[in-house]
Amino acid sequence: MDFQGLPGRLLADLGPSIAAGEIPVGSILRIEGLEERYGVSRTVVREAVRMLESMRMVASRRRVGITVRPKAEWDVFNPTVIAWRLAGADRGAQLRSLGSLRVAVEPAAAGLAATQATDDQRRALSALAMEMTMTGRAGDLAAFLRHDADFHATVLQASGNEMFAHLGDTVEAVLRGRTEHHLMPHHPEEYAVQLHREVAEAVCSGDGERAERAMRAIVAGALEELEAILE
Amino acid sequence: MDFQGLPGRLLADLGPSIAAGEIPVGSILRIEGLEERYGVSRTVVREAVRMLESMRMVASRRRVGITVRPKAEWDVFNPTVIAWRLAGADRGAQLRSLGSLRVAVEPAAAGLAATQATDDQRRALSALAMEMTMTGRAGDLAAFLRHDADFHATVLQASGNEMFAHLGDTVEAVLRGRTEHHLMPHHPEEYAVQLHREVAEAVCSGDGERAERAMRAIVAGALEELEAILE
DNA sequence: GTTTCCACAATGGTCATACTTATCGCCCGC
DNA sequence: GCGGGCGATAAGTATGACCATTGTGGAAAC
Repeated sequence: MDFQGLPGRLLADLGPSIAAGEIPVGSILRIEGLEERYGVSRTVVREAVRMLESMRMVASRRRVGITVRPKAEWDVFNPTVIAWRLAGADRGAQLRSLGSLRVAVEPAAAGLAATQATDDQRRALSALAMEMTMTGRAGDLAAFLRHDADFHATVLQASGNEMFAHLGDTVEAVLRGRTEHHLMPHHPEEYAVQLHREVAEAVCSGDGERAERAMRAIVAGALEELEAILE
Repeated sequence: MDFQGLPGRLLADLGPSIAAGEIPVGSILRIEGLEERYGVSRTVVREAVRMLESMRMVASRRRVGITVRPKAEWDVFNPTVIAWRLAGADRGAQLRSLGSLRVAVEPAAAGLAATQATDDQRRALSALAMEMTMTGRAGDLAAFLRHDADFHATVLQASGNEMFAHLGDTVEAVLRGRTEHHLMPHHPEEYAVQLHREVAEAVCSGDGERAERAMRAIVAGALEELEAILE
Protein backbone atom coordinates (compact mmCIF):
# COMPACT_ATOMS: atom_id res chain seq x y z
CA MET A 1 0.00 0.00 0.00
CA ASP A 2 2.78 2.41 0.86
CA PHE A 3 5.15 3.76 -1.72
CA GLN A 4 8.65 2.45 -1.92
CA GLY A 5 12.10 3.86 -2.25
CA LEU A 6 13.48 7.00 -0.72
CA PRO A 7 10.70 9.21 -2.10
CA GLY A 8 8.29 6.83 -0.40
CA ARG A 9 10.07 7.36 2.90
CA LEU A 10 9.86 11.12 2.55
CA LEU A 11 6.21 10.80 1.72
CA ALA A 12 5.57 8.59 4.70
CA ASP A 13 6.96 11.34 6.90
CA LEU A 14 5.74 14.47 5.13
CA GLY A 15 2.25 13.27 4.29
CA PRO A 16 1.15 12.46 7.83
CA SER A 17 2.81 15.62 9.15
CA ILE A 18 0.82 17.74 6.75
CA ALA A 19 -2.37 15.76 7.34
CA ALA A 20 -1.97 16.16 11.09
CA GLY A 21 -1.42 19.89 10.78
CA GLU A 22 2.13 19.79 12.15
CA ILE A 23 3.08 21.42 8.88
CA PRO A 24 0.18 23.85 8.74
CA VAL A 25 -1.77 24.91 5.69
CA GLY A 26 -0.12 27.82 3.96
CA SER A 27 3.37 27.08 5.21
CA ILE A 28 6.17 27.02 2.70
CA LEU A 29 8.74 24.30 2.24
CA ARG A 30 11.83 24.62 0.10
CA ILE A 31 13.51 21.86 -1.82
CA GLU A 32 16.86 22.69 -0.29
CA GLY A 33 15.44 22.52 3.19
CA LEU A 34 13.96 19.09 2.56
CA GLU A 35 17.22 17.87 1.01
CA GLU A 36 19.06 18.71 4.21
CA ARG A 37 16.33 17.60 6.57
CA TYR A 38 16.22 14.12 5.10
CA GLY A 39 19.75 13.86 3.76
CA VAL A 40 18.68 12.97 0.25
CA SER A 41 19.25 14.39 -3.17
CA ARG A 42 17.20 16.89 -5.07
CA THR A 43 15.89 14.11 -7.31
CA VAL A 44 14.32 12.28 -4.43
CA VAL A 45 12.78 15.38 -2.91
CA ARG A 46 11.30 16.43 -6.21
CA GLU A 47 9.67 13.06 -6.77
CA ALA A 48 8.12 13.06 -3.33
CA VAL A 49 6.84 16.57 -3.88
CA ARG A 50 5.39 15.55 -7.22
CA MET A 51 3.37 12.85 -5.51
CA LEU A 52 2.08 15.26 -2.88
CA GLU A 53 1.24 17.58 -5.74
CA SER A 54 -0.78 14.92 -7.51
CA MET A 55 -2.73 14.46 -4.26
CA ARG A 56 -3.29 18.22 -4.41
CA MET A 57 -1.84 18.69 -0.95
CA VAL A 58 0.91 21.05 -2.06
CA ALA A 59 1.61 23.39 -4.95
CA SER A 60 5.06 24.27 -6.21
CA ARG A 61 5.87 27.71 -7.60
CA ARG A 62 9.10 29.23 -8.80
CA ARG A 63 10.66 31.87 -6.67
CA VAL A 64 8.26 30.97 -3.86
CA GLY A 65 8.61 27.36 -2.82
CA ILE A 66 6.31 24.51 -2.05
CA THR A 67 3.16 25.69 -0.31
CA VAL A 68 0.72 23.51 1.58
CA ARG A 69 -2.68 23.92 -0.03
CA PRO A 70 -5.92 24.44 1.92
CA LYS A 71 -7.45 21.23 3.17
CA ALA A 72 -10.55 21.78 1.09
CA GLU A 73 -8.51 21.24 -2.06
CA TRP A 74 -6.87 17.98 -1.04
CA ASP A 75 -7.74 14.86 -2.96
CA VAL A 76 -9.97 13.72 -0.17
CA PHE A 77 -10.93 10.43 -1.83
CA ASN A 78 -7.35 9.29 -2.22
CA PRO A 79 -6.90 6.20 -0.03
CA THR A 80 -3.47 7.31 1.06
CA VAL A 81 -4.73 10.71 2.13
CA ILE A 82 -7.61 9.09 3.98
CA ALA A 83 -5.23 6.78 5.81
CA TRP A 84 -3.03 9.71 6.82
CA ARG A 85 -5.99 11.68 8.10
CA LEU A 86 -7.35 8.70 10.01
CA ALA A 87 -4.00 8.35 11.74
CA GLY A 88 -3.69 12.00 12.62
CA ALA A 89 -5.36 14.89 14.33
CA ASP A 90 -8.60 15.10 12.40
CA ARG A 91 -9.48 11.47 12.67
CA GLY A 92 -12.85 12.52 14.02
CA ALA A 93 -13.73 14.70 11.06
CA GLN A 94 -12.55 12.05 8.65
CA LEU A 95 -14.64 9.37 10.34
CA ARG A 96 -17.69 11.58 10.26
CA SER A 97 -17.27 12.29 6.55
CA LEU A 98 -16.78 8.64 5.80
CA GLY A 99 -19.76 7.76 7.94
CA SER A 100 -22.06 9.97 5.88
CA LEU A 101 -20.56 8.65 2.69
CA ARG A 102 -21.28 5.11 3.80
CA VAL A 103 -24.89 6.00 4.61
CA ALA A 104 -25.26 7.33 1.09
CA VAL A 105 -23.39 4.66 -0.83
CA GLU A 106 -23.72 1.32 0.91
CA PRO A 107 -27.52 1.06 0.81
CA ALA A 108 -27.44 1.85 -2.90
CA ALA A 109 -24.71 -0.74 -3.38
CA ALA A 110 -26.72 -3.36 -1.51
CA GLY A 111 -29.73 -2.62 -3.67
CA LEU A 112 -27.71 -3.05 -6.83
CA ALA A 113 -26.02 -6.17 -5.50
CA ALA A 114 -29.39 -7.89 -5.23
CA THR A 115 -29.67 -7.86 -8.99
CA GLN A 116 -26.03 -7.77 -10.05
CA ALA A 117 -24.19 -10.14 -7.71
CA THR A 118 -22.70 -13.35 -9.04
CA ASP A 119 -23.62 -16.65 -7.44
CA ASP A 120 -20.22 -16.81 -5.80
CA GLN A 121 -20.71 -13.40 -4.26
CA ARG A 122 -24.13 -14.34 -2.91
CA ARG A 123 -22.70 -17.47 -1.35
CA ALA A 124 -19.82 -15.48 0.10
CA LEU A 125 -22.19 -13.00 1.70
CA SER A 126 -24.21 -15.72 3.38
CA ALA A 127 -21.08 -17.39 4.66
CA LEU A 128 -19.64 -14.12 5.96
CA ALA A 129 -22.87 -13.23 7.76
CA MET A 130 -22.76 -16.60 9.46
CA GLU A 131 -19.14 -16.16 10.44
CA MET A 132 -19.97 -12.77 11.89
CA THR A 133 -22.71 -14.30 13.99
CA MET A 134 -20.36 -16.90 15.42
CA THR A 135 -17.28 -14.76 15.99
CA GLY A 136 -19.47 -12.01 17.40
CA ARG A 137 -20.97 -14.33 20.01
CA ALA A 138 -17.54 -15.67 20.85
CA GLY A 139 -16.20 -12.15 21.35
CA ASP A 140 -13.36 -12.72 18.89
CA LEU A 141 -13.04 -9.11 17.78
CA ALA A 142 -10.16 -9.65 15.36
CA ALA A 143 -11.96 -12.33 13.39
CA PHE A 144 -15.22 -10.40 13.57
CA LEU A 145 -13.55 -7.34 12.11
CA ARG A 146 -12.10 -9.36 9.26
CA HIS A 147 -15.46 -10.83 8.35
CA ASP A 148 -17.27 -7.55 8.78
CA ALA A 149 -14.85 -5.78 6.45
CA ASP A 150 -15.06 -8.61 3.94
CA PHE A 151 -18.82 -8.49 4.06
CA HIS A 152 -19.03 -4.81 3.22
CA ALA A 153 -16.29 -5.08 0.61
CA THR A 154 -18.15 -7.93 -1.04
CA VAL A 155 -21.40 -6.01 -1.16
CA LEU A 156 -19.64 -3.02 -2.69
CA GLN A 157 -17.93 -5.27 -5.19
CA ALA A 158 -21.14 -7.08 -6.02
CA SER A 159 -22.88 -3.82 -6.87
CA GLY A 160 -21.09 -3.98 -10.20
CA ASN A 161 -20.12 -0.33 -9.94
CA GLU A 162 -16.40 0.17 -10.11
CA MET A 163 -16.52 3.33 -8.02
CA PHE A 164 -18.51 1.69 -5.25
CA ALA A 165 -16.15 -1.27 -5.36
CA HIS A 166 -13.23 1.02 -4.70
CA LEU A 167 -14.64 2.13 -1.39
CA GLY A 168 -14.09 -1.36 0.01
CA ASP A 169 -10.60 -0.63 1.27
CA THR A 170 -11.71 2.64 2.75
CA VAL A 171 -14.59 1.06 4.62
CA GLU A 172 -12.20 -1.53 5.94
CA ALA A 173 -9.97 1.27 7.23
CA VAL A 174 -12.95 2.78 9.04
CA LEU A 175 -13.94 -0.50 10.63
CA ARG A 176 -10.39 -1.27 11.62
CA GLY A 177 -10.06 2.18 13.15
CA ARG A 178 -13.20 1.60 15.17
CA THR A 179 -11.91 -1.69 16.54
CA GLU A 180 -8.33 -0.60 17.13
CA HIS A 181 -9.29 2.52 18.99
CA HIS A 182 -11.70 0.65 21.19
CA LEU A 183 -14.68 2.52 19.83
CA MET A 184 -16.61 -0.69 19.84
CA PRO A 185 -18.61 -2.70 22.35
CA HIS A 186 -16.78 -5.79 23.50
CA HIS A 187 -19.47 -7.99 22.05
CA PRO A 188 -20.84 -6.71 18.74
CA GLU A 189 -24.53 -6.00 19.00
CA GLU A 190 -26.65 -8.95 18.06
CA TYR A 191 -29.06 -6.61 16.30
CA ALA A 192 -26.42 -5.31 13.91
CA VAL A 193 -25.30 -8.82 13.11
CA GLN A 194 -28.86 -9.81 12.39
CA LEU A 195 -29.13 -6.96 9.94
CA HIS A 196 -26.08 -8.29 8.12
CA ARG A 197 -27.79 -11.65 7.83
CA GLU A 198 -30.83 -9.88 6.47
CA VAL A 199 -28.77 -8.10 3.82
CA ALA A 200 -27.24 -11.41 2.79
CA GLU A 201 -30.64 -13.08 2.55
CA ALA A 202 -32.15 -10.21 0.60
CA VAL A 203 -29.26 -10.18 -1.85
CA CYS A 204 -29.53 -13.93 -2.29
CA SER A 205 -33.23 -13.73 -2.99
CA GLY A 206 -32.82 -10.73 -5.28
CA ASP A 207 -34.85 -8.39 -3.11
CA GLY A 208 -33.12 -5.09 -3.73
CA GLU A 209 -35.39 -2.93 -1.62
CA ARG A 210 -35.04 -5.10 1.44
CA ALA A 211 -31.27 -5.28 1.02
CA GLU A 212 -31.13 -1.53 0.74
CA ARG A 213 -33.30 -1.01 3.82
CA ALA A 214 -31.32 -3.41 5.96
CA MET A 215 -28.00 -1.95 4.85
CA ARG A 216 -29.26 1.55 5.55
CA ALA A 217 -30.11 0.46 9.08
CA ILE A 218 -26.59 -0.89 9.51
CA VAL A 219 -24.69 2.16 8.35
CA ALA A 220 -27.09 4.64 9.94
CA GLY A 221 -26.64 2.80 13.21
CA ALA A 222 -22.88 2.88 12.82
CA LEU A 223 -22.96 6.62 12.17
CA GLU A 224 -25.13 7.19 15.24
CA GLU A 225 -22.77 5.20 17.41
CA LEU A 226 -19.88 7.14 16.01
CA GLU A 227 -21.48 10.50 16.78
CA ALA A 228 -22.19 9.31 20.30
CA ILE A 229 -18.59 8.29 20.83
CA LEU A 230 -17.18 11.52 19.39
CA GLU A 231 -19.38 13.41 21.89
CA MET B 1 -6.49 21.77 -13.22
CA ASP B 2 -3.74 20.23 -15.35
CA PHE B 3 -0.22 19.80 -14.12
CA GLN B 4 2.48 22.09 -15.36
CA GLY B 5 5.96 21.74 -16.67
CA LEU B 6 7.36 19.03 -18.87
CA PRO B 7 6.23 16.20 -16.59
CA GLY B 8 2.76 17.66 -16.91
CA ARG B 9 3.00 17.46 -20.68
CA LEU B 10 4.09 13.83 -20.53
CA LEU B 11 1.23 13.12 -18.20
CA ALA B 12 -1.24 14.85 -20.47
CA ASP B 13 -0.19 12.48 -23.23
CA LEU B 14 0.45 9.26 -21.32
CA GLY B 15 -2.54 9.43 -19.00
CA PRO B 16 -5.21 9.66 -21.68
CA SER B 17 -3.41 7.04 -23.77
CA ILE B 18 -3.50 4.60 -20.92
CA ALA B 19 -7.05 5.52 -19.95
CA ALA B 20 -8.19 4.99 -23.52
CA GLY B 21 -6.50 1.62 -23.72
CA GLU B 22 -4.08 2.63 -26.46
CA ILE B 23 -1.39 1.58 -24.04
CA PRO B 24 -3.11 -1.57 -22.82
CA VAL B 25 -3.19 -2.93 -19.30
CA GLY B 26 -0.18 -5.11 -18.64
CA SER B 27 2.07 -3.48 -21.20
CA ILE B 28 5.50 -2.44 -20.13
CA LEU B 29 7.09 0.95 -20.65
CA ARG B 30 10.75 1.69 -20.11
CA ILE B 31 12.18 4.96 -18.90
CA GLU B 32 14.66 5.05 -21.75
CA GLY B 33 11.90 4.54 -24.27
CA LEU B 34 9.90 7.43 -22.85
CA GLU B 35 13.00 9.64 -22.78
CA GLU B 36 13.44 9.15 -26.50
CA ARG B 37 9.79 9.26 -27.38
CA TYR B 38 9.29 12.65 -25.77
CA GLY B 39 12.81 14.00 -26.08
CA VAL B 40 13.14 14.77 -22.39
CA SER B 41 15.51 13.82 -19.64
CA ARG B 42 15.31 10.96 -17.21
CA THR B 43 14.31 13.35 -14.42
CA VAL B 44 11.20 14.48 -16.25
CA VAL B 45 10.15 10.97 -17.18
CA ARG B 46 10.57 9.76 -13.62
CA GLU B 47 8.46 12.54 -12.18
CA ALA B 48 5.66 11.88 -14.64
CA VAL B 49 5.82 8.18 -13.84
CA ARG B 50 5.70 8.95 -10.13
CA MET B 51 2.48 10.82 -10.62
CA LEU B 52 0.94 7.99 -12.60
CA GLU B 53 2.11 5.72 -9.82
CA SER B 54 0.36 7.78 -7.18
CA MET B 55 -2.81 7.46 -9.24
CA ARG B 56 -2.16 3.71 -9.13
CA MET B 57 -2.25 3.45 -12.90
CA VAL B 58 1.27 2.06 -13.22
CA ALA B 59 3.77 0.25 -11.06
CA SER B 60 7.51 0.51 -11.47
CA ARG B 61 9.79 -2.42 -10.75
CA ARG B 62 13.54 -2.81 -11.07
CA ARG B 63 14.79 -5.00 -13.82
CA VAL B 64 11.32 -5.07 -15.32
CA GLY B 65 10.06 -1.64 -16.21
CA ILE B 66 6.90 0.35 -15.76
CA THR B 67 3.82 -1.83 -16.05
CA VAL B 68 0.29 -0.60 -16.57
CA ARG B 69 -1.84 -1.85 -13.70
CA PRO B 70 -5.29 -3.40 -14.10
CA LYS B 71 -8.07 -0.86 -14.37
CA ALA B 72 -9.68 -2.14 -11.21
CA GLU B 73 -6.75 -0.82 -9.21
CA TRP B 74 -6.73 2.68 -10.60
CA ASP B 75 -7.56 5.54 -8.31
CA VAL B 76 -10.96 5.83 -9.82
CA PHE B 77 -12.03 8.80 -7.70
CA ASN B 78 -9.11 10.94 -8.79
CA PRO B 79 -10.55 13.89 -10.73
CA THR B 80 -7.74 13.71 -13.27
CA VAL B 81 -8.31 10.04 -13.92
CA ILE B 82 -12.03 10.65 -14.27
CA ALA B 83 -11.41 13.42 -16.77
CA TRP B 84 -9.12 11.17 -18.81
CA ARG B 85 -11.64 8.36 -18.85
CA LEU B 86 -14.46 10.70 -19.80
CA ALA B 87 -12.41 11.89 -22.74
CA GLY B 88 -11.47 8.43 -23.91
CA ALA B 89 -12.82 5.08 -24.96
CA ASP B 90 -14.73 4.06 -21.86
CA ARG B 91 -16.63 7.30 -21.48
CA GLY B 92 -19.80 5.25 -21.33
CA ALA B 93 -18.70 3.10 -18.43
CA GLN B 94 -17.41 6.13 -16.57
CA LEU B 95 -20.66 8.00 -17.05
CA ARG B 96 -22.64 5.03 -15.82
CA SER B 97 -20.52 4.72 -12.68
CA LEU B 98 -20.80 8.39 -11.99
CA GLY B 99 -24.51 8.26 -12.59
CA SER B 100 -25.00 5.63 -9.91
CA LEU B 101 -22.73 7.53 -7.59
CA ARG B 102 -24.80 10.64 -8.06
CA VAL B 103 -28.00 8.72 -7.33
CA ALA B 104 -26.47 7.58 -4.07
CA VAL B 105 -24.79 10.78 -2.94
CA GLU B 106 -26.74 13.77 -4.17
CA PRO B 107 -30.05 12.97 -2.45
CA ALA B 108 -28.20 12.48 0.82
CA ALA B 109 -26.36 15.74 0.27
CA ALA B 110 -29.62 17.56 -0.41
CA GLY B 111 -31.10 16.14 2.77
CA LEU B 112 -28.15 17.33 4.81
CA ALA B 113 -28.12 20.70 3.09
CA ALA B 114 -31.63 21.37 4.38
CA THR B 115 -30.27 21.52 7.91
CA GLN B 116 -26.66 22.52 7.29
CA ALA B 117 -26.73 25.16 4.56
CA THR B 118 -25.79 28.74 5.36
CA ASP B 119 -28.17 31.54 4.50
CA ASP B 120 -25.98 32.55 1.59
CA GLN B 121 -26.10 29.05 0.20
CA ARG B 122 -29.88 28.91 0.46
CA ARG B 123 -30.16 32.21 -1.34
CA ALA B 124 -27.73 31.02 -4.00
CA LEU B 125 -29.77 27.87 -4.61
CA SER B 126 -32.99 29.83 -5.10
CA ALA B 127 -31.28 32.22 -7.46
CA LEU B 128 -29.67 29.41 -9.45
CA ALA B 129 -32.96 27.54 -9.78
CA MET B 130 -34.53 30.70 -11.15
CA GLU B 131 -31.69 31.24 -13.58
CA MET B 132 -32.08 27.66 -14.77
CA THR B 133 -35.74 28.25 -15.42
CA MET B 134 -35.04 31.29 -17.53
CA THR B 135 -32.02 30.10 -19.48
CA GLY B 136 -33.75 26.77 -20.02
CA ARG B 137 -36.78 28.42 -21.57
CA ALA B 138 -34.54 30.62 -23.69
CA GLY B 139 -32.63 27.58 -24.93
CA ASP B 140 -29.29 29.06 -23.89
CA LEU B 141 -27.54 25.75 -23.24
CA ALA B 142 -24.20 27.22 -22.23
CA ALA B 143 -25.65 29.38 -19.51
CA PHE B 144 -28.02 26.62 -18.44
CA LEU B 145 -25.10 24.24 -18.02
CA ARG B 146 -23.23 26.75 -15.92
CA HIS B 147 -26.15 27.27 -13.58
CA ASP B 148 -26.99 23.60 -13.43
CA ALA B 149 -23.43 22.73 -12.46
CA ASP B 150 -23.33 25.54 -9.92
CA PHE B 151 -26.60 24.36 -8.45
CA HIS B 152 -25.40 20.83 -7.84
CA ALA B 153 -22.00 22.00 -6.62
CA THR B 154 -23.71 24.32 -4.15
CA VAL B 155 -25.93 21.56 -2.80
CA LEU B 156 -22.92 19.29 -2.35
CA GLN B 157 -21.01 22.09 -0.67
CA ALA B 158 -23.95 22.97 1.56
CA SER B 159 -24.16 19.42 2.86
CA GLY B 160 -21.28 20.28 5.13
CA ASN B 161 -19.53 17.05 4.22
CA GLU B 162 -16.10 17.63 2.76
CA MET B 163 -16.20 14.44 0.73
CA PHE B 164 -19.54 15.27 -0.82
CA ALA B 165 -18.30 18.77 -1.53
CA HIS B 166 -15.42 17.35 -3.53
CA LEU B 167 -17.74 15.70 -5.99
CA GLY B 168 -18.82 19.10 -7.25
CA ASP B 169 -16.14 19.30 -9.92
CA THR B 170 -16.80 15.76 -11.01
CA VAL B 171 -20.52 16.36 -11.36
CA GLU B 172 -19.73 19.42 -13.40
CA ALA B 173 -17.58 17.29 -15.69
CA VAL B 174 -20.49 14.90 -16.17
CA LEU B 175 -22.93 17.66 -16.97
CA ARG B 176 -20.49 19.33 -19.31
CA GLY B 177 -19.90 16.05 -21.08
CA ARG B 178 -23.63 15.60 -21.52
CA THR B 179 -24.01 19.03 -23.10
CA GLU B 180 -20.86 18.95 -25.22
CA HIS B 181 -21.60 15.60 -26.70
CA HIS B 182 -25.13 16.60 -27.55
CA LEU B 183 -26.60 14.06 -25.22
CA MET B 184 -29.17 16.59 -24.20
CA PRO B 185 -32.51 17.83 -25.53
CA HIS B 186 -32.27 21.23 -27.10
CA HIS B 187 -34.59 22.66 -24.48
CA PRO B 188 -34.01 21.24 -21.00
CA GLU B 189 -37.08 19.49 -19.71
CA GLU B 190 -39.37 21.76 -17.79
CA TYR B 191 -40.05 18.95 -15.33
CA ALA B 192 -36.39 18.59 -14.36
CA VAL B 193 -36.06 22.31 -13.88
CA GLN B 194 -39.12 22.30 -11.68
CA LEU B 195 -37.52 19.64 -9.53
CA HIS B 196 -34.50 21.88 -9.08
CA ARG B 197 -36.77 24.64 -7.88
CA GLU B 198 -38.35 22.20 -5.48
CA VAL B 199 -34.97 21.21 -4.06
CA ALA B 200 -34.14 24.88 -3.56
CA GLU B 201 -37.44 25.53 -1.81
CA ALA B 202 -37.10 22.49 0.42
CA VAL B 203 -33.56 23.40 1.42
CA CYS B 204 -34.66 26.95 2.17
CA SER B 205 -37.51 25.78 4.36
CA GLY B 206 -35.37 23.17 6.06
CA ASP B 207 -37.38 20.23 4.79
CA GLY B 208 -34.70 17.58 4.42
CA GLU B 209 -36.95 14.74 3.34
CA ARG B 210 -38.54 16.73 0.55
CA ALA B 211 -35.17 17.99 -0.65
CA GLU B 212 -33.87 14.44 -0.70
CA ARG B 213 -36.88 13.15 -2.60
CA ALA B 214 -36.75 15.87 -5.22
CA MET B 215 -33.02 15.46 -5.72
CA ARG B 216 -33.42 11.73 -6.05
CA ALA B 217 -35.95 12.31 -8.81
CA ILE B 218 -33.47 14.57 -10.60
CA VAL B 219 -30.49 12.23 -10.54
CA ALA B 220 -32.55 9.10 -11.12
CA GLY B 221 -34.04 10.80 -14.15
CA ALA B 222 -30.61 11.78 -15.39
CA LEU B 223 -29.38 8.21 -15.00
CA GLU B 224 -32.38 6.88 -16.90
CA GLU B 225 -31.81 9.31 -19.75
CA LEU B 226 -28.18 8.32 -19.82
CA GLU B 227 -28.97 4.63 -20.05
CA ALA B 228 -31.41 5.37 -22.85
CA ILE B 229 -28.80 7.30 -24.80
CA LEU B 230 -26.10 4.68 -24.31
CA GLU B 231 -28.56 2.11 -25.72
C1' DG C 1 5.19 61.53 -1.07
C1' DT C 2 3.48 58.41 -4.52
C1' DT C 3 3.59 55.65 -8.47
C1' DT C 4 5.85 53.15 -12.28
C1' DC C 5 9.10 50.39 -14.02
C1' DC C 6 13.14 47.60 -14.33
C1' DA C 7 16.99 44.83 -12.90
C1' DC C 8 18.37 41.47 -9.76
C1' DA C 9 18.33 37.60 -7.05
C1' DA C 10 16.10 33.61 -5.35
C1' DT C 11 13.95 29.36 -6.25
C1' DG C 12 12.03 25.75 -8.79
C1' DG C 13 12.72 23.24 -13.46
C1' DT C 14 15.54 20.60 -16.65
C1' DC C 15 19.54 18.19 -18.28
C1' DA C 16 23.59 14.97 -18.68
C1' DT C 17 26.17 11.64 -16.55
C1' DA C 18 27.90 8.51 -13.44
C1' DC C 19 27.23 5.25 -10.13
C1' DT C 20 24.38 1.99 -7.02
C1' DT C 21 21.13 -1.57 -6.16
C1' DA C 22 17.69 -4.96 -6.70
C1' DT C 23 16.12 -8.81 -9.27
C1' DC C 24 14.88 -11.74 -13.23
C1' DG C 25 16.36 -15.47 -15.69
C1' DC C 26 19.83 -18.34 -17.34
C1' DC C 27 23.34 -21.72 -16.68
C1' DC C 28 25.97 -24.84 -14.25
C1' DG C 29 26.63 -28.42 -11.12
C1' DC C 30 24.64 -31.81 -8.49
C1' DG D 1 15.11 -32.67 -12.99
C1' DC D 2 16.18 -29.46 -9.46
C1' DG D 3 18.33 -25.86 -6.85
C1' DG D 4 21.57 -22.27 -6.17
C1' DG D 5 24.53 -18.76 -7.67
C1' DC D 6 25.95 -15.33 -10.96
C1' DG D 7 25.60 -11.89 -14.44
C1' DA D 8 23.02 -8.70 -17.25
C1' DT D 9 19.49 -5.36 -17.10
C1' DA D 10 16.68 -1.65 -15.79
C1' DA D 11 15.20 1.18 -12.15
C1' DG D 12 16.93 4.12 -8.22
C1' DT D 13 19.98 7.78 -6.44
C1' DA D 14 23.49 11.40 -6.48
C1' DT D 15 25.73 15.42 -8.32
C1' DG D 16 26.63 19.65 -10.52
C1' DA D 17 25.61 22.66 -13.91
C1' DC D 18 22.60 25.65 -16.23
C1' DC D 19 17.87 27.56 -17.56
C1' DA D 20 13.46 29.97 -16.74
C1' DT D 21 10.33 32.40 -14.10
C1' DT D 22 8.82 35.60 -10.92
C1' DG D 23 8.48 38.35 -6.49
C1' DT D 24 10.74 42.16 -4.53
C1' DG D 25 13.07 46.23 -3.70
C1' DG D 26 15.05 50.25 -5.21
C1' DA D 27 15.66 53.86 -8.56
C1' DA D 28 13.63 57.16 -11.31
C1' DA D 29 9.93 59.91 -12.79
C1' DC D 30 5.93 62.41 -11.57
